[in-house]
Amino acid sequence: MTMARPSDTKARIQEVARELFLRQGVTNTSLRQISERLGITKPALYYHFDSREALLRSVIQPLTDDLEAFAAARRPGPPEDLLADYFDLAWQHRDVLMMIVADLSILSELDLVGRMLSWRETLVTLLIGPTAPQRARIHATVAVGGLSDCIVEYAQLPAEDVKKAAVEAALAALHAGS
Amino acid sequence: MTMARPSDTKARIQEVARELFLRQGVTNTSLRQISERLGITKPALYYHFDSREALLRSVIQPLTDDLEAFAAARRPGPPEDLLADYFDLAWQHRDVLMMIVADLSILSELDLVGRMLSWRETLVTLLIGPTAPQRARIHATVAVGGLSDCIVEYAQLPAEDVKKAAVEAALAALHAGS
DNA sequence: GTCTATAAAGCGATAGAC
DNA sequence: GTCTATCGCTTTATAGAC
Repeated sequence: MTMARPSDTKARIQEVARELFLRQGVTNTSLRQISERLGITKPALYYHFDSREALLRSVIQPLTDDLEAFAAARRPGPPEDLLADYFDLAWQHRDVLMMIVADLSILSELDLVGRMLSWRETLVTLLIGPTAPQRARIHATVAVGGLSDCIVEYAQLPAEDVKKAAVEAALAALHAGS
Repeated sequence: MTMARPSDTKARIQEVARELFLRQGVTNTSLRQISERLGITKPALYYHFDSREALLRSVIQPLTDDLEAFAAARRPGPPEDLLADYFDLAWQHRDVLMMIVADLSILSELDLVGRMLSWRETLVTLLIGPTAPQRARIHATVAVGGLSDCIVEYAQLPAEDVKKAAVEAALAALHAGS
């Protein structure tokens, strides 16, 4: 039978996929599991997505789109603003972010390694400038890496509490010994 | 034909496995690939290891053993000593560490999630004490998380350079705003 | 200790009916 | 839009010869 709003199924597939990808890893989640959870059969998925990879890509896209926009639009400014805005972006997409962190091999699978490194590079350059010495780069890595870890580790806590403490610690790491 | 030192093969299997696990991910590495690289057949692996999981476990064990010993033997002390010693331990096992970070799903596969969280908990408690408020815990997470990120990101650089800058940034994060 | 051969299962994907 | 049926492939693992 035909559903009232056909494209609802597509969104429900993405929902279930995101949940299973997050809970048990992308590599360990099969199309059969996704379809069974939805009460449909595996081939039915192929009406909505060309391939398993296309489904995965569509789940990640909201994050990559926002990262792309962030890296493109950002101008140098106070580090605390940069770190705070980056925190907000990452916090908003923390589910997808945890999904990726738990299974980094999907980045190479989707040819996203280069873009990810480039975004991180952009953020670090905005924080410490293009000519900073290696020591400052390492400080920035502790700052950005530690901030990201907090998003994954404290995903269940109130955003504002985590943000305040994490950003102030990241700022301190950034300016360590100066 | 029989080899001169039979148990050499076991060590060579572990070497090749560690290299392939690191380069292309644990989940994406099959026993067929490992055996082909060694010039033997897949069933031959089963003479040396009971299962694929046993092989993976044996590759990770040097790290888990050292972490266990670290958590068991450590007493509270200056944070900079704790962070420096933790850096040394992690740096020594950075290959296996990168392997795990690239594919965190193996932690649950090997039922290691609980132990990993427990080690991290031990380290954080050694750093800030058992009764510290949430804000201090988040600072410690930035410190420990950022430090770990540096080991993975700067694995190719001289250990002493990375250690000095990473530990001083982690220390600053730990004491942020105090 | 290593081989050939094979079992048993799961995967992504497609064909074609309805 | 969803179904049944199936193809082609890969995986872990075992049996038994040498």
